This record gives sequence, structure tokens and C-alpha cells, in this order.
Amino acid sequence: MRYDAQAVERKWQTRWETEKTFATPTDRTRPKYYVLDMFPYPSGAGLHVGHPKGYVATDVVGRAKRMMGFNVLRVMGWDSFGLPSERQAVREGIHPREVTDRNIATFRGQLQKLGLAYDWDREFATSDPRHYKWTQWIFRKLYEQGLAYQADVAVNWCPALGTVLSNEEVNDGVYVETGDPVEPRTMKQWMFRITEYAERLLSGLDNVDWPASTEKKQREWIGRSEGAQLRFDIQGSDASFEVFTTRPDTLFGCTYVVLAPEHPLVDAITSDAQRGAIAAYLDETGKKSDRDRTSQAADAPKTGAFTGAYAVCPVNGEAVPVWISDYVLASYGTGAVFACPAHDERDHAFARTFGLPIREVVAGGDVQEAAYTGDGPHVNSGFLDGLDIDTAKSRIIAWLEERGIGKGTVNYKLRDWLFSRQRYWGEPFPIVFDDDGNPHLVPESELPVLLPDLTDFTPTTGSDGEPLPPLARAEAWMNSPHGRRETNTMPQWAGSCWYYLRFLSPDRDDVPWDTEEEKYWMPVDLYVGGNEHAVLHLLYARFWHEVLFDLGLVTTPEPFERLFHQGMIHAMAYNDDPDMQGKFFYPHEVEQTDDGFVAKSDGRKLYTKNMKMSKSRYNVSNPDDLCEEHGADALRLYELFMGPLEEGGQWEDAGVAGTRRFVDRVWRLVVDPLTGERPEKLVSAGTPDRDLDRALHAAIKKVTESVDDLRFNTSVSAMMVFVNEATSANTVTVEQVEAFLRILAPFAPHVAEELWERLGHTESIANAPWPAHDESKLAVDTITLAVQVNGKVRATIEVPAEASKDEVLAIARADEKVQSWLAKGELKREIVVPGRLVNLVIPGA
RNA sequence: GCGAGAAUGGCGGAAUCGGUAGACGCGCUGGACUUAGGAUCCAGUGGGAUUUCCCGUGGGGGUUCGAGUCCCCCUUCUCGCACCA
Repeated sequence: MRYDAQAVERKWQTRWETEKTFATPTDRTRPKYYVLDMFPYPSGAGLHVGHPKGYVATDVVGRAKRMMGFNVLRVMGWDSFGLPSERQAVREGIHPREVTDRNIATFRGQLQKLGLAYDWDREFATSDPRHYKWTQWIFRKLYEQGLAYQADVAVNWCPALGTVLSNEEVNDGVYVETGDPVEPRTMKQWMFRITEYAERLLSGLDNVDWPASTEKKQREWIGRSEGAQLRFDIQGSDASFEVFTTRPDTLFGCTYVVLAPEHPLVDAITSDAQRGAIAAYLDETGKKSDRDRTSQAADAPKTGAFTGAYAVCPVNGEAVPVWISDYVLASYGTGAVFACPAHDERDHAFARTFGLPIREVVAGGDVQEAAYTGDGPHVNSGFLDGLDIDTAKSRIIAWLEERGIGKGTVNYKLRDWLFSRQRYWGEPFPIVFDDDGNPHLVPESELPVLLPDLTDFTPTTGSDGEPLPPLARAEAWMNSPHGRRETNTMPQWAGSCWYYLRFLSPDRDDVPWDTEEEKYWMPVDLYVGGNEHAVLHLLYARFWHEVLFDLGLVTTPEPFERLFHQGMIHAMAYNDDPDMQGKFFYPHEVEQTDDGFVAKSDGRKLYTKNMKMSKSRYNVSNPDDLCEEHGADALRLYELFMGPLEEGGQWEDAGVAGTRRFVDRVWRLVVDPLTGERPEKLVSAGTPDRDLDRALHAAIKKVTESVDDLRFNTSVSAMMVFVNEATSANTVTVEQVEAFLRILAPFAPHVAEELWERLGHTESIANAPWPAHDESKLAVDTITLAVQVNGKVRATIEVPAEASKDEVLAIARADEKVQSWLAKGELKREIVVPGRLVNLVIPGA
């Protein structure tokens, strides 16, 4: 009988469910292991084979760690609030909750077919009031700490959607999903003071095991820079402004100053003569988004306008002109800079554009030609002359501090976090406003603030022209006994900021998480997800976690001990345009000819490119189809076999056929396809074949290592080697097969369970102990060495494994082929690399 | 522009304290068993010569007895970040 994947998978998935095989253990005598997947957003499109790649990898880790004696927490849930569901709901004319429930059911069904060892009893969705009650509860904590506030801020306003979008949803001035234009607009929004945690978020990175590139991205995003803040007075006026600089040592080279166009002082100091020019410039630059303004190279041509005012350079009393320019950002530092064109590329470009003077203060370059940013002795700088940059910096900072003009300071690129959206499908804020418009927390006892039912989710505009969130139409809901409710909702990041804590005790309605459970399970030992979340999600979650830590609500400062990014899966895409800008074709619509690929329908030439798997590129493979055709185990194995986890790889459906053949061969080790009984060569007693034992223990070693280093592709390969050898061996012992099935089980759990049972075991293989590899079984009696002459392999010899260097050389020299090479010249040098090769240096040979 | 990573057969990928390049799989070729097989099994599969030879890890230099691996220069691709004073 052949292996019937469908039947076997149904049988074991049902059994795991009814016997609660993967329920989270409650005893506390064993070490714990919390392995977590970044939970998905349940979109309407369902899963393609790229999505579960990470889940399969963590499943191997979770199942193996469990067999190794750990208590494993392995869970799955849904990041189910968000704009796409709301838009889908509008399209289909139903409530987002229905859309969400349906999408979740699809996702869950697809994942369950893969046999992933989740504790499904802990599943939850962030849009469930039982979860968002506690999201609101955490918001209260942050608010009470003074970390949440309202402010008028410039936001990405999308008129077509009627909502504010986050920066990451906007690219080149349009919404990335729909292409609708986005414009800058100032609105009152909820903000989090994540900047207060900038230093902590930086130092915390020292104590986690994360990919270096991700750590670096977070550091750069936080963007710490040391420098000085100092005051410039406006000449002939009481007004003054502060500037931030990382190069206070170049203050003597200041020949003008620049304010951001939005700087509050601009209007007051502009001279009558310049008023027209300034107004024109403000008009021009006001149309640009912050992103447009910051997407320029440092030496790009600059724009700006002169205010007519002069400021006094504090270090030498010189009057320097005050300009405005959009290369100075209002949102960074103080929104004003002093310009030293000699030693700053941007200032240099600006000075060249407007003919402003360039004064060298650090020797070493030709500053009229280009800004010199290297080190050198200071010149034209009074008491700083002759000093290098570092010394000059500390000297000038001390000088400024003595006189009360400025001080050494630290600045961050990190901005406060804009936390409100004008949408329906998100967590309501636990906030009400009194008649004066002051915000107040909704009492903890009244949480959750439930999202009211609406039938229309589109945002509108109020009578004053201001945007109105959908919740503003829920009249009855809005008017609470405590005051008027906040009608904005939280962004999608909110629910995912702490979901890993909710998994610890999702059934508790009295607390967000059980403190004893938190002490035991946290931190997450292994967190696997895409690197597209390298900054935002992972930074936001760390921020909340740090706050919770400060409040004594969690016991670890960092939530995610080890982080790993699975790569993006690509697949061949077919398009009738060489740049992939035309019509895409499905693989089944394509035919390969001698001249390349053509469309079956009309024979038009097609171009191919490996592209990210995506429905819009017609290159997705559906896991359901592949489970149907080849079985879940074959699919799981191929997900891991196709390449290193962090590299993603090129998907080929045919590859699943290959791992399926492997599964079939495994099956035939235990089940004779003709009789359905054990094959005769599978013996319960007898001496295990030595070579087969070697392959077995090599595989055990490899697989065991891969559980920690996550290099599963070579582990699958090692298991294939064992099965190939076992298939051709004369006898295979039950002991060998049982050891093999246990290392196979995390990868291909269904077939492993079935064969384990056929070998007489009554308990699930998921609870069987992990086999240890025996180093002595890897040893060999004789080894084959390459004999090189002048670095080229000319012969191979068999030598005893224990042979000495001299013995090896003697055998090598005695070799017939080697003899002929020795005859060609004088043997100058002999190199023996134990266990590897012999190299004979014979000049002239 | 800056930064990071990558480039190995027809394809996915192995092998990096420098030590027999191409494990394992896909695909392909030939054969066996078969009414048939996209089933299974056996053999082969980097290129070129063809008996023990030459050339091969994006290109060009270098170090070394020996380089996919180390160093220098270049090309291409992918992914980040992009006027943060």
C-alpha cells in the first residue's frame, strides 16, 4: 500500500486536537522555551506558500525543543484590526467584523492543514474586546505616566480615504495600496513620547541576540547625535533662537543662519522689503511633504529666501544674514541651524547657490571648491586655533556653558509616535473629553470601551471642513456619562505591541496576563518574522515593554531575546513587457519554446523574472493545492529544503514533488508497498549496518544543530542521505528507523507519527525523547585522501584512519600515479593535512 | 549618493579556522518493470577532449604548497537609508 498523505494527515491532526497533544505544559520543573511567530494580518487573499515558511521553521524548533525536554509555548493569533479589512467590508457591504471572522477562518484552516503544533486553545484576535480591553488598559498606563499627549502635528492626510496615514503607508506622496495622493496637513493627534525612551531603546539592543542589520537599523532610526545647543540673538531686536549643531567647533566659520520655513520667528523678523520673497517661498515649499524635503542628497541644489534680518554670532559678535530654507527641518533639533559652508556639504551647496561667503576654519581642504569635513587644525577661530575637532568641540562647549549661551546636548532623529487614526476598525481610546475639551481617562472599571456598531465606515468632513472619523457618527456612543468620547482609533501597531504577553494567559479576564506565567515564560526565546518589521513593530513593542518594565508589570526589560528574519519567497513571474510593467501571465498560460517563453493564447513573447510572490504578479502557489497533491509533510519539507531560512529562495512547485518522493521512501522503510507489512529487511534484532549507522548519526548531529542555528536545508539533506542509504541497505534495524523517525518528526510529523505507531508505540512521537548522536558511530576505519602534486589532485589513496603523517606519505609515494609525477622532478616539500589531503611540491613536474 | 548582503552546473542550493568544488533536490538522458504511467527501481548528468588530460565558483590582479573561501580593484543584482545640522 502506498502512503496516503490525506488520510494520515486527517487522522493525526484530529488526534492531536482531541488529545490536546500540544497543550502548553503547566508543570514548572522543566526549562521553558517560548518560540513565537510574528502573527499575521488575516487578509482576504488567504495564504500563499511564502507565509508559512517561518511558521514551519518555528514548528521544527518547537517540536524538537519539546522532545528535548523543554516546556514549549507555541501559539498563533491574529493581528485583525486594520484598514484593509475596513476597505474590504466597504467593498462587500458588510461589517468589518464579518470580514475579519471569515478571513481568520480561512487562515486558520490553511495553517491547520500544515499540522503546525500550536496550542490553539490560546488563539485570540486583537479585534476581540477581550484583547483590546487590555490594549486600552495599557494605554491608560502610558497616559498616567505622562507618555501620551495630544498635539497639533503635520500628518499625511489622504483626502480620497478620508484618513491620516502613517509614514510607512506613504511613498512618493501617494498611499502605497491605492496610489491615492497624500498631502501634508496639521491636525490634532495623539502622540506617544517614545523619544523619552530613546536612550533605553538604544542601550537595550546591547543585550539581545538580534541580526546585526536589524540592530543597526534601529540604532539609525533612533539616530542619536551629540553636539551643542546654543542661542543666536537677532540684531536690533529682543528676539533670539536656538540652534543645534554637532560641529560647535566650526562656529567661527558661520557666515549665515537658516531657519526652517515653519520656524515661529520667521514672520516676526522678516523685513518689509523681503516680505514678498518670503511669502512666495513659503507658498512654494508648503506644498512639499516632509518626505519630499528630506529625499535629497546633501549636495543637491538648494532653495531659500532671505528674511532681511541679521543674527549675532555669539562667538565673535559678527552679524550674519538670516535665511529660511526647506533643507532645515522644523521637526528636528530646534528647527534652526547656523551655517558653516566651509565644513558642511549642505551649507556649502546653499552658499554656492546664493553667493554667500565661505570661511575656512579647519585646515586641510579647498573649502571654496567643496566642504571639508575631515579633521585638521582649526584656523581663523580665535581661541580654537590649532586644535583638532574633538578638542575644539569640548573647548567651545565649555566656553558656551560658562557664558550661559549654550550647552552640550544630545539629539535624536526619533520622533514622537503618532498614535491616532481617523478610522473605524481599530481600538477606541479609553478617553473622554470634558466641556472644555480636556481629555480624561475612562475609569479602568469601565473597560473595554467597546467599538460601536456602524453600518457606514467611511470618514467624512465636518461642517468646519475638518475631517470627521467614522466614530463621530455614533451619536449615542459618543456621549458617555463622563463626557464626549474620543472618536479616533488606535493604529494597527497597538494590538501587536503586547500580544506576546496576552498569549501567556489569554483566558484571564481579570488581568492582562498572569504575573507568575510572565515570570516563567518571558522573554520570548525565539521570535521569527520578516525584516519588514525591523524597525517599527519591533521598536514600538520594545517601547511599550520598557514602560511596562518600569511599572513593574513585566520582569524583563526586553521582550524578544533572539530574533530571526525568514527571507521573502520569490517565484518566476511572466510578463509581456521586459520591465515587468505589462500584463502578467499565470504559469499554466505559458509555454516554453526554443526562443524562450510565449503565451499559449496568442504566442506573444513573454519575459521572465523572479519576483516576490504576490497575487498581483500571478506567481503565487497555494499551500492548500500542494497539500492536496503532495501532502503537508512534503510541503513542510520543501519549505525548509529550498534554501537557507533567512534567504527566502525561489519557489518551484516541482521541488515539492521531490520532498514527496522522500516521504514515500521513508514510508517504504517501514511499510512494504505490496503487502502493507514490514519489509523483510527491517529487523528488530541484529547488528546495525555500520555505514548506515554513520549516516544516521551524521543526520542526528546535523538536525540537532539546526534546531539552534536554523539551517534546516542541510538537515533535510542529511536525512535524505540516510534514507537513500537505508533504501539500498540489505538490513535496517528497527532501532535505526526509530531514531530516524524521531529526528524526522519535527519536519514531517504526520508520516513520523503514523510509522511510529506502526512500529508499536502508543504514545505520540511528539513526546518521545530526542535521540543523541554518538560520535564514535561517525568514525571510519579507512579514509580516502587526495594526493595533490603542486596543488592539483593527481591521485587518491586509502589509508587507515589512525595512520601517522609518515605512514600517509609512504603510502602516497608508493602510489603508481604519484610515482610517475615523482619521476618528473625533485620533491621539494611534503604537506599533510590530517584527514584531508597530501600535497607534494615537485617544481617542474 | 551612503550602507548592508549576494554572484557557484540547465535550476534551487552544498562546501568558507584556506585543504578532493558541485552534497541533497529539481530537471534532463538512457535502461528495467509494465497495457500504460507524472509510480517505482538502476545507471548517467559542470564544460571540453576522450582512457587516467585541459578548463571551470561574476571579471581582473595579488598572497599561499594550495583560494569559491583571505587582500586590492571592477561589474551586476537585491534589500535598507536617503539634506537629521
